[in-house]
Amino acid sequence: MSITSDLIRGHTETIIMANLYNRDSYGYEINKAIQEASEGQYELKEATLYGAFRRLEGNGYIISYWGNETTGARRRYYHITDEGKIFFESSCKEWEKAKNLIDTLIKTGGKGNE
Amino acid sequence: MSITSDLIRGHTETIIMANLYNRDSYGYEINKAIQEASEGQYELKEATLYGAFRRLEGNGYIISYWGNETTGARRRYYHITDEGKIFFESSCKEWEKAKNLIDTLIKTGGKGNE
DNA sequence: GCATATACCTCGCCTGTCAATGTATATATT
DNA sequence: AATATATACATTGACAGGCGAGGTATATGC
Repeated sequence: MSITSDLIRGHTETIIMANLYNRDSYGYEINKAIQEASEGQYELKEATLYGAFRRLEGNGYIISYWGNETTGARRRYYHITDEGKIFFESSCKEWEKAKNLIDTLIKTGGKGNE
Repeated sequence: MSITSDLIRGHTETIIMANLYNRDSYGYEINKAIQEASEGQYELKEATLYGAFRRLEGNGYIISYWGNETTGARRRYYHITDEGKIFFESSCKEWEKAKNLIDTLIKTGGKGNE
C-alpha cells in the first residue's frame, strides 16, 4: 500500500461503517473490499481492524454475530445499528468539513501568504 | 474549535510548513494565522505545535533562530530549508492522494455497494 | 496590584496503529 | 502424508502524535 496510514488515521471507523451501511459483512471481507476499492493503495492492518470493531461495538454502532458457515473458517458478521447509521452520516459531514479545512490551511503556503 | 483534531492528525506538520513556505514566522503567529484562516474552527494546541517544531527541525526541514525584539516577549523564528520545501510539496501530493482515497472508500457506503 | 495578551517550553497521559504471534479450517500441490 | 496457501479471527506490547496541565517571562491596561 502506498498511502501513509497516518493520513487515514481517524477515518478507519468511517471507512468500516461505509462497508456495513447496506449489508452485513465480516472483517476479512471488508478488508478485501478496501484493498480492491483502493486498487491496492491501502489496506487495514488486522490489529487496527479488529481494534476498530471492538470500539464500534462498544459504542453501540455495530452488533456482531457468528455466521453459520458449514464449511471453511468461521466468520463473525457485523451489523450496523440505527445509531451506527447516524454516526456514519455525521462522520461523513465531519470529513467534508475537515477536508475543506485542511485544503484551506495547506493552500496558505505555496502561493500567496505575504 | 469545532473540528475533531483526530481528523487533522498527521497534517499538523504540513499545515505548519505551509505557513513557513513564503516567510519566516514563529509559533504564536502561526497559530493565530491558523485560527484566522479556519475562521475559529481550528487551532493547534501549544504542546502539539512545539512538538511538531521539534520534529521538523530534527529532520532538517526547518531551522530556528531567536528574533532580536527590543520589546515584548522573545520570539523564536523558524525558516524553511530547501529540504523542507521538498517535504512540503510531497506532503501536499500525499494529501491529494489520501483525500481522493478516503472519498472513494467512504462513498462505498450510503448509496451503492450491494 | 491584577488581569490580559504575547510568547515560549515540558511532563505525563491517552489513544490509535502496527509488528509479531497464535489459533483453526479447507484446498491444492508435491 | 507433508507442505504451502488462502481464509478467518484475535491479542500483546511497543510506539508516536496529540493534549491537558503546568511553568517561565515581558509588556499593557485598568
